[in-house]
This record gives sequence, structure tokens and C-alpha cells, in this order.
Amino acid sequence: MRDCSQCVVRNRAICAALTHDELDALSQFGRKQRVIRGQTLVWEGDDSLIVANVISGVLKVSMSISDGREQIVGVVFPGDFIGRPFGQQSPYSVTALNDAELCIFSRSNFDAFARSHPALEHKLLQRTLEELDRAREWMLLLGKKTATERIATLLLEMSSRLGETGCSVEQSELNEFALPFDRQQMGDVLGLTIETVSRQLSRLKADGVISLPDRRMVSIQDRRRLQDLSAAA
Amino acid sequence: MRDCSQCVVRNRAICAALTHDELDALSQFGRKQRVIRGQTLVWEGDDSLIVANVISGVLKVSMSISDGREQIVGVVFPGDFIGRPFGQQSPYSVTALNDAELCIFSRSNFDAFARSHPALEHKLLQRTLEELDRAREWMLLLGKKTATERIATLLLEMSSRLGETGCSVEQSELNEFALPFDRQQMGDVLGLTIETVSRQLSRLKADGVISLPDRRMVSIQDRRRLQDLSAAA
DNA sequence: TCTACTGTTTGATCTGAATCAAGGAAGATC
DNA sequence: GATCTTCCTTGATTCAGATCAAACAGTAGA
Repeated sequence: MRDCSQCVVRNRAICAALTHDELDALSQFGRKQRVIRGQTLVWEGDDSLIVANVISGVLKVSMSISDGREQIVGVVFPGDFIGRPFGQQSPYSVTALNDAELCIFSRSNFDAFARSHPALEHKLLQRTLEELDRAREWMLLLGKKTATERIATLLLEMSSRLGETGCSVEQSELNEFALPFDRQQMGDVLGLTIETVSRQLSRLKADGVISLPDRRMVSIQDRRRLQDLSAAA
Repeated sequence: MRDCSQCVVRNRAICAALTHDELDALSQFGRKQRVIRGQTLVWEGDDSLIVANVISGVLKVSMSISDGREQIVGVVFPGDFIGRPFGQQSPYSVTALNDAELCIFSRSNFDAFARSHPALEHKLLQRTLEELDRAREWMLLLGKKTATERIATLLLEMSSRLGETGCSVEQSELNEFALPFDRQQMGDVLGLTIETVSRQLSRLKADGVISLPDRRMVSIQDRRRLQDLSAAA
């Protein structure tokens, strides 16, 4: 892999912890790879063979029960890290929600490199702690929130995370954005059925809280109201 | 704090990553503290001032909504680490479920020490990755499992985690154990009400899958059946 | 332009778990 | 050993969201 210095997520990905020389060394093991929407990179239960940085696109992290019930347990954006380092198996699947570009490493190479580069491990630790915070926030949603609260929370979360340009402090909350999910996937994130998701969205629209320019697009008309509905802590 | 070498969780806690001398240095910042059942060490939203290792006892990690709804998002056992390192605020509360003994550090001291001791950070990273795996597993439970499946899963999880002696490989699955929860807390872990928890337990007992010697004690009579009911992946 | 297809919305009905409401059991306190 | 108090169980009823069932866009092909 050539020229990480030109990488669009150079400052957002965990690689930001590395010096130019270190980055050069790491890039020896890495390769850029495109994946298309719907493609699964890692399967739940399989050996954890690869890890990666997301350059572009959005991916889902999911777990399922043998009878087919599926829960989306994470959503991964450009600059984020995917895979399960330091573990034999991956407890979850990773699947592209959009066409995406990744910077892939073999897990064993990455593990070894990370162990000898504390600054990289430190970044990874911070990312993992943040991801854990988000997972726990979502446990509160799944365990205790109503359908309306869940939908409102998701819309605000998406508005916020899709707005992270990563360009330093510039953290805008988008009022209009394209969801990376179809209705079924929204349900799988929220622990709801497709019909309930659709009904809740219709109601928010009827109440003038949002508008829905097309299937994927959401436009927030009344953010204050959406926040009230989201039952934030 | 004196004499970590005698510590009962010496080999289980993240301190196991440290040499004798390093441990000595870390112990300068640490102090042993007893907390009684019900005592809250860290409050959700407050500045993250302390982190700790659990020496004995079980604690809950919880998040809540302003109207009082509460979700238990983690359960912490001897040898585990608590607190939110590398973060200004704690996004969750930590409360003792039993009388407990902790080895407490100021977060700022701990952060600084950890940053200069990669082996310690590595252990912490591994712990955090495991905790994230558990959190995601629980998201699947909260998003997709039925009441019966949730109860069965919790009983098996407790049987397993309470059985971790930490003495190397010896990992026994207990068939009889005392839950560290009352019924309300079981509900708060599982996203169920106290009545539903009670009814489900009564049914499992009536079906001969478990017996309930007293309020807290559970005895697994038919583990295979419990596993079938738990809807494991 | 017609047809097929895929994803979405809307309506009718059902149901699992919540809520409401008593009782009962096991400690604590006097 | 009687009386609280706290926690737990069980029953009756309700309800939010699931399930079942159609209709309704868009979009893609032919």
C-alpha cells in the first residue's frame, strides 16, 4: 500500500497515532480494498483473520440467533476501526451498508504491530472505550425506551455521526441526511419490526417533526421536539 | 497501599501485567476501600475521578433516563476493572450489589501511569474488548430475545461468571449459586419488569429446569434444557 | 407503456409482556 | 411473639408493538 499521507482518514483513523516512518512500516501489511453494498467481510463465529480501517462507506456490525433473528450491534463510519483484534474468533459479522473502501490488515500482523507500538494501542483503547460507551447507551435504548423514543434517538444519533467530518473540531449536526439503512435495518438496530419503524416515521412526519424527501433521506424540521421525544438522559 | 503480592486478585486483575517493581510504583497511588451494598461509587454524568480494581464483591454498571427508568449495562466481578479511564465524565453509575472491597486509584494518576506502561494498557484493552463483546451479546438479548430466553441466558451467564475462579484454567460452571441481584435488578439487567421475571422463574421451577432454594439461590436441575431455552447463537 | 419487482406504508387483529391489584413469606424491630 | 417492612408471587386486565394481510410507490426491464 502506498502513500498513507494522502489518505482521507489519515487524521481520523487510529493511524493518526503513528509517525511517518511507523506508518510506512504498518502500510507494508495493509492493502486497500473495495467492498460493495451487502458484502460481508467477517462472519460471526469465524476465525478473526482481518481487521481494517474504514476509508469510506458505512458498515454494520451484527449478531444473530440460529433461527435468523438479527440484531445490529454497531454501525461503523469512515475513520473507524473494524474487526476483533487480540481474539481467535469474531463474535459478530461485519457487512457493508454502502459501497465502501477499507484499509485491511491481517489480524496477526496487526496484533503484532500494535503490541510493539503503544501509541497505536492507546488510540485503539480509546476507540474501544468510546464504542463500549455507545453500546451501553444502546442497551438503555433497547431495554427501556419506547418505539417513538428509539426512532427519535436514532435520527439524532445519525444526524450527529454523519456530521462528524473529522476535520478537527468542526462537528456539525446535520439537519438533512441520507440514512445508510433501509427500514428493515432500522428495525434491526432498534429492536423493532419494519412496520413499527414505518408507522413511527409516518407519525413524526405527520406531526411536522421531520420530513422524508425520499426513502432514505431524512430532514429534521424540529430538532428541539425530536430531542424531547428521544428521552435523552 | 501495601503488599500487592498478597492480593487475592493479583493474577486476575490487570495488575498481572506488571512486574514487582512496577506494581510497587502503581500501589503508591492506590488505596484499598470497602463499600457496602447499595453504595454508589460513581454517578452517571459526574466527573470521572476514580477507577478501581474489584477485589471482592459484585457491582452493577447502570444508565438511566431522567424519569427514573434504569438499565443495568454491566456487572462487575472480582478481578474486573471499573471506571472510565481517559474520559472527562463517567457516562454511567457504578453501585455495589454486595459489600465489596476495591483497590481505588485517582483517574488522572491511573491514566498517566497506564500511558507509560504499555503492558498495563494492553491488558486494559483486552478487558475492554471483552466487555464490548459482552455488551453486544446483551444488545442481541435486549433487542431480540423473549422473556424466557432472557432469563435462561442470564442464569447460564451467572453460572459461568460466578464460576470463574480466575485460578488459571479452572473454569467451572456452577450448578448452584447465589444471584447478586434481587428481582428488580434482574429485571433491570434483562429489560423486563419484576413481575415478568418472577413469573418466568416460577415456570422454570414448575418445569423442573431449576429449583429456587431461597430468594437469591438458584440451582440448575437441567442445564441442557436451559441451554435450549436460552436461544444461544 | 405495460409488467414485474422490491421496498414501503397502512389497516386489522393478536399477543407477550406491562400494568394494576392483592396476597403471601421472610426477615427485621420492638 | 406480635407488628412492620421489604421483597416476592400470583391473578386480572390492558396495551404497545408484533403479526397478518393488502395496497401502494418507485424503479427496472421488456
